[in-house]
Formats: sequence, structure tokens, C-alpha cells
Amino acid sequence: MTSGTGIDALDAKLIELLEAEPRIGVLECARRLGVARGTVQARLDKLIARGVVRDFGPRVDPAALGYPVTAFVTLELRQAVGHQPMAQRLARIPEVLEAHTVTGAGDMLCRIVARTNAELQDVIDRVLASEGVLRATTVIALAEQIPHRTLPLVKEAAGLN
Amino acid sequence: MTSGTGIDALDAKLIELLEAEPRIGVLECARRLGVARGTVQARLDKLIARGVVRDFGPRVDPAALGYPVTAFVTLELRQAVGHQPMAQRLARIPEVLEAHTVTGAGDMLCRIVARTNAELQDVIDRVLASEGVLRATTVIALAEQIPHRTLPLVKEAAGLN
DNA sequence: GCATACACTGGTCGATATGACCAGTGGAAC
DNA sequence: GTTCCACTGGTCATATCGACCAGTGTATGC
Repeated sequence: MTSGTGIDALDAKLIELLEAEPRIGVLECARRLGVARGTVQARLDKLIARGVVRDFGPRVDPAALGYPVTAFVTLELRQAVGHQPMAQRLARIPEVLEAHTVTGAGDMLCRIVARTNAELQDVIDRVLASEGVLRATTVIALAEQIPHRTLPLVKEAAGLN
Repeated sequence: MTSGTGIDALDAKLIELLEAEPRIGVLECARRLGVARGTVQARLDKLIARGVVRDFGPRVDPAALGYPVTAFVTLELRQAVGHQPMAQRLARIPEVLEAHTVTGAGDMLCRIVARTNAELQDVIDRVLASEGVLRATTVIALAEQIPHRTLPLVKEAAGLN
């Protein structure tokens, strides 16, 4: 009973299945879940329409691309500089993969990758060169203990614990 | 000339195309890129084999799932507790989407989501309940200025600037 | 009690993409 | 000059897709 914004157990199992084996089609999903093909199709359409599933784009691994160094950089900005223009400047740096405005002492938190530690310094310098950055605090990611995941959350939302 | 670990301009354009419209198939890609279908197939196979493209799994949006609050939590751990067992404990909390060991004052950096700010406190309490956590520093993400992206990096790696 | 709305079933249909082949061509490296 | 490799452009059978359809079951509201 797909209520309002919620997620169904079938929805969750569908997402889990696609997560595990993205190559299989709608038909194969239907077979494995034991439901009609049209049902899977309808569920998937609705999940996409509601924005729960954004897309099925290729997930690129920066490390395999030659950028094995990941760092999280907290920026302190001059108050006069808005976040929007700052984000635009950051967006021009390819190594900046992600940026959020945050609460606390810092104003922005960015995820940055680089080929080497030396090049990381280079990237940070480019960030610092942006007008309005007062200070950058960097922590380097030594290991990815939990790679980005959403499955457990999907199951939780579906009430499957 | 797909050299060693590098990325080709054709590879980059292929990834870009798939990123923009994940639903189109190999055949359509070949048409748009102006190459033979077999070429696209071979390139894609190699990209996946090399790990540059991890998979084509569904990208789930936690906000659309009902978890609009994102926070980054830095954990200080008791030295005696290893990172591995800590990661295993964190992995049992569905709201922990990501975790890295990091340099600096903190020992681990986690990405956490929650339904509300009140529930965020709840999740953090669950994290703190884990044995070995001395302190947790939380910053809440107010806005996603740059959503997770890899395209600019792919182009950079391919030498397309 | 009855009518409506909705989700799912199980079936068909034609159009299309897929993965597998193949011989032939061009360029680069040895 | 020869070998290697990537790409081309073509064919083939199979499987899937997206679209339909009537029928069933359940929950809802009148």
C-alpha cells in the first residue's frame, strides 16, 4: 500500500535487487520477485517519478580514474561573500566533487580528490585563491570504512528490519 | 589510444552521454557519438572491467525517501578501539550512509541522514552508544551547493578542458 | 449493501536492442 | 615488412521492451 511518500516492502526489494545486479531488466526483476512484469514496471516508474530513484547513471570511481586521494575541506568564508557565488567558483574546479553549506565554525564543507598528496595541496591552493576564502581546514581520508550506501536506509524506510 | 590506466576523449564523451541520459542503450550511444556499435560496447566493457565505471545501480535520494536532514559527524575514538570494529558497529545504523577514517583531531568522519533534527539527535545518540566513541562533533548540512558529481573530473582526466 | 477506485495479474502484440559473430581496413609499434 | 590492435559495417537469432487488454481482489466512500 504505497502510502503518500512512503516506501513499500516490494519497492525496497526491487531497489535492493537493482542495486545488486543493475544489468538485469524489468522482466528478470519480475521473475525474481515473483510478481507480474507490469507491476515491476509500474513500481519503478513511480519510484522514479517521486524522485526516490534519481537515475541509473554510471557510478564513476575517482580512484580508478587516477585520483586516489580524498580529502574533506572546511572553508571559512568572509561574510560579505555569498555562498552562491562561492559555490559557482568551486564548481569550476573539477576536483571538487561535492560542497555543502554547513552549521558550525566553518561555512562550507567540500569533498575533494587529487592524484597525489602533493597535488591535493595544489587543488587546495586553487580553492584558497577564490576570493572570499579566509581559511581552509583539511582532513585527508585514510580509508573508506563505509562506502556510500543507501540500501540499509531504504530497508529502514520500508519497515524491513 | 586507451593508454594504460588513462581515459580517452571517447570514453569521457561516452560517460557524459550515459550520465545525461542513462536510459539510452549502446546502439543509441553509438549513433550519437558517430562510431560503430561494437566500439561503444568494447569501450564500455573495458571501462567497467577497469573499475572506472563501478555499475549502473539506482541512485537513491534520501530526501525523497523522507530523510531530508544531512549531517557530518566527526568522531573521536578511544585509541584502544580499532577502526574496523567501530566501522562494523556504525554499519549497523542505517542512517550512517558513509564513513571514513581521517587525519586530524577526529578519527572518523561520517555522513548521517535523519527525518528531522530531533531524530538526528537520536541517531547521534545511537552512534555515541557505541563503545569507544569519546566525542562526536556534528555539523548540519544546510544546503547542497554542489551535489555529488564526477563528470568534470572525467573530462579533466581525459584531457578535455 | 453497493459502487468506485486502485493495484496487480497474466496474456498478447509488434518494434527494437542485444550479444555474438564475421571479414576487412587503417594506424602504430617492432 | 610484419604483426598487433582498434574500429568498421554488416548479419544473425534471441530476448526484452513498452504498449495494450480484460479480469480479479481489496479498500474506500456513499
